[in-house]
Amino acid sequence: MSTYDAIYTVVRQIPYGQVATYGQVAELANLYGQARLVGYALFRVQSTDIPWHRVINAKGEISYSSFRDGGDDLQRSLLEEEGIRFSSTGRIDLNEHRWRPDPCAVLTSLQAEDSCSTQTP
DNA sequence: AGACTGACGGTCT
DNA sequence: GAGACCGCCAGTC
Repeated sequence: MSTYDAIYTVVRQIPYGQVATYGQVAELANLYGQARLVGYALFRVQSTDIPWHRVINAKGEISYSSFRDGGDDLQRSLLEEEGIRFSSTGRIDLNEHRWRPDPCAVLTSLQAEDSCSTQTP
């Protein structure tokens, strides 16, 4: 599994109505501190198979990409459709909408060590 | 092989 | 809160 595959897998775990930051995704993909890679990975793929719009930066803001038609506007619309509210400054309240992933579930999806499920009750 | 290019995060003014 | 710096990796030419 390549580095990017792990990123895509994690992003796909983000549930409807919730968002995750690049740093968060990076950490879950075993790439703590390499939030950039997450952004680069999504930039290259921009696949419809991935809920890329649920990934935002640490400030709760939407990252804008010039090549996309109304990139930030589209992403914002998609998020609002999911019930995510934006503050007056155009930022998302992370305390309210941040995804709280289940470490074991993520690891399983990554086909990583099942160290956390060996004791499954 | 070397240089360039990209959706960022954390820390320090 | 906002802006400036630095670190960091994969893909393409």
